Amino acid sequence: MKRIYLQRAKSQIARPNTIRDINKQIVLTYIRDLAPISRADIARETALQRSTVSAIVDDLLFDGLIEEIGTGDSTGGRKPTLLKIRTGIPVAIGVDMTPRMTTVAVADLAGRVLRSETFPTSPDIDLMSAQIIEKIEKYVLENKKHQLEVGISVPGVVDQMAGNVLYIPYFQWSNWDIAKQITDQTGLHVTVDNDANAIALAELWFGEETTRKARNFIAVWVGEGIGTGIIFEGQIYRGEKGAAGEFGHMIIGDNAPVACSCGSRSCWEAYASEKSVMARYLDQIEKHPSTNVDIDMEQLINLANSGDGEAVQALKETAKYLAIGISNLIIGFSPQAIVISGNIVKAWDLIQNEIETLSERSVRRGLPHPFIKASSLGDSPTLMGSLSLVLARKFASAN
Amino acid sequence: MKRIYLQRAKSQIARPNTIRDINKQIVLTYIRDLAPISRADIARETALQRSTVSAIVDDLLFDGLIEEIGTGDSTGGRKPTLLKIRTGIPVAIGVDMTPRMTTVAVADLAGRVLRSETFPTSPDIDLMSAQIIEKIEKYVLENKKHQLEVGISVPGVVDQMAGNVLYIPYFQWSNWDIAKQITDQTGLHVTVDNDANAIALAELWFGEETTRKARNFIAVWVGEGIGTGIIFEGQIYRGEKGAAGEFGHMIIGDNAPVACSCGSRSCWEAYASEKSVMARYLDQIEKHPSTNVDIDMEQLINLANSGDGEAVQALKETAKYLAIGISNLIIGFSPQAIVISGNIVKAWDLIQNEIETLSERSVRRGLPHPFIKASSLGDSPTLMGSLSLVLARKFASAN
DNA sequence: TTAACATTGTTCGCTTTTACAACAAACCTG
DNA sequence: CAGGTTTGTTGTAAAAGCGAACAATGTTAA
Repeated sequence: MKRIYLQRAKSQIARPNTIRDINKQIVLTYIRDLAPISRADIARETALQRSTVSAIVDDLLFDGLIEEIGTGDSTGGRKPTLLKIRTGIPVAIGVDMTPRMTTVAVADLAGRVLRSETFPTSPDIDLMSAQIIEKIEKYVLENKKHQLEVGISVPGVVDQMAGNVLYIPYFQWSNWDIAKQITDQTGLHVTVDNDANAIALAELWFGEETTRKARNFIAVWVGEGIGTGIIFEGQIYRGEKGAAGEFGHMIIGDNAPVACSCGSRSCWEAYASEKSVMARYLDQIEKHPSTNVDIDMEQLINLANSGDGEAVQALKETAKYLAIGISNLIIGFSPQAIVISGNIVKAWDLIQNEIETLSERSVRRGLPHPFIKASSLGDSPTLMGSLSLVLARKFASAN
Repeated sequence: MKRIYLQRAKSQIARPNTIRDINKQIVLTYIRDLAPISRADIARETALQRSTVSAIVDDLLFDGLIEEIGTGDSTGGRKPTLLKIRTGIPVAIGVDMTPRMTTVAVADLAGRVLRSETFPTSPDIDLMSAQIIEKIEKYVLENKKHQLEVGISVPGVVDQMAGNVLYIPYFQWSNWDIAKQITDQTGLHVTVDNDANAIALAELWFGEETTRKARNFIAVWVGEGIGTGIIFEGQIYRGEKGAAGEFGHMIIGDNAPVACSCGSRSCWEAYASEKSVMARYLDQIEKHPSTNVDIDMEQLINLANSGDGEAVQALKETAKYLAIGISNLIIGFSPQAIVISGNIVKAWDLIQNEIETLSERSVRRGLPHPFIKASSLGDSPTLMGSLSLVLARKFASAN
């Protein structure tokens, strides 16, 4: 009944079923965005025929990607049957590895986390692999009948196509074949990506409406370093071998307060990452001996938010340099939005002004001003990112 | 016989004829790249069926986009009928406006210039419009029976979608509606774009093989200023309102030798454009009073190429900063290639080393090194660009 | 209460397009 | 010159969307 053309084209040839693949995608996106929505409404929105929409909806129901949720209000005729993305059923396992903590979570098609577990990240590469696989296997056992897939976000360089982690600077791991290990042990499909890319994808799937609707935007992830994820025409732009998005190492001067992870004092990362905030703060309190010396980033932000002068100063100074990088990105890309995430956005009120004022310069006469905003993804954007990796694939390969 | 679905979808819905549109595109591209090529070869390359290729080829022959050029050698059976892009017939009028000179040329589908005329660019906006339209009308009269289109490359900011020139810094022209004027006068379709974008497109269509086959690359145009054209997935990336590609105004420091066209001394353009070369040269000869003072960029390059120390020094110093910007682009995009054009590449031997050495830093461990090369487009890459604008459209809208 | 109208979702015949298979044309080789 | 090969064409089946007709299910006004 369902015919599949196996022959693989070298270029991306359109087959008779390509047309359905494309439209299925579009219908699914409308259901995601406008749920609850009826078949007739989808037809109006997409300019597809009602009959065509019905056929596609049948497919999607059969695939278990969407569900009917009763009827809506009549507008003078038969009541519409409302559709939405199928929720409550575990489909995605997200692995979110950060330098300190690692989280493994299960979520449904709407990205709602159903269960999750967190444990300290270990510098022992084999132990980490084992722990991750153990949690995954547990979830697999609990949800045997569901078609689970795994998404992993790591703080490092990833060859997304080959599914290989090339390098993790924080632990200096090279060629970590975690994807292969998981697949070998559990048989599940695994998607790995860099944390900044994962965050960008999470913003596209779970961010604010203006971000979700944007075709082109950049996610800036401020942590120990600075990562950038580029969304171009609604897709992650990875460049050759997935090496794109390392704008953190963009040269913006030559006298940064700390050295970058690459050793240079010229990189944006050296001017505007959390490390640079800390360096500026410590430099300040050396001049004005004060109480606290041994604090971490979160504490510094709390200090700043409660009015500590040195902390505020350090953040504002950093914001200036953050703005320079953002300004460069805006002028080069003219994106619809720049979304910033990381601890630093907890002090958004303190830094927003600096950032917006300084990036004004990059907006050319008569041209549109992109939204510059703090992420709305909460405390673990990378976890949402790891889940998005799976959802993006599930929704894309509704083959 | 040929059914056209007029109804316009809000999103990009696939219709039954969408499939043909896509495949037509692909076949056309193969003919362009591998000409002369037979139907059977195309079928093998694309994994389309021979019968399908035949049908598409008939379409393309009917549209006048390709032509048969006799038969090729047999390999043990019937001789193949060879196909190639139809040449010798004027289809594109390119208008290449630079600060000093403007060229209007007619070319065929292969981008071969059949006739061209050059005249000095005037700061009088109305005179320019009139002169351009006059030349175009002449070509139209000479080629009444052919379906001509116009492509324009201008040194400024363009809203490509609206077909409006927003701003030309060199003459401080705002909202120059040259496209509308041409269309009103001649009825021809007009595509306008920024010079850097035009160059990028020209590299994609007429550049070296490695560039043409690259999906992602960046063209860097060094002139009075610096422009960048971004090719993402085989298409010009324009960003919001066509404002992307202004990496020339990327901040890379704070002590440039000249002010940027935007007034800042922090922009890449202020560090690495022709203006900065001249400034460095003049600064040099002030210290060591020498013969020539009143020279232009071309003369300076000639001096350098014949061994003049100060000129060489000015170029090498500039190359260092050119490399910083290129390095930033590589680290952010991980493109397959960076192609540099402008007068400065005439001294390629002098600057290549500086550029390659310094941009090494941007290549991360184990990642691919992009080609960094001088443009192979000759003296008027922008003219080729203006023609490419038309050809890209012609080949894309083989509706 | 009932008849007229409105909206939703489905069914069916038509068109476009590709795949596949068979075939004719043209050519090579022993 | 007979058999094998390659090329290009023709004819049929399957996939998918369109458009019109229709059934199901509402609302509304007489």
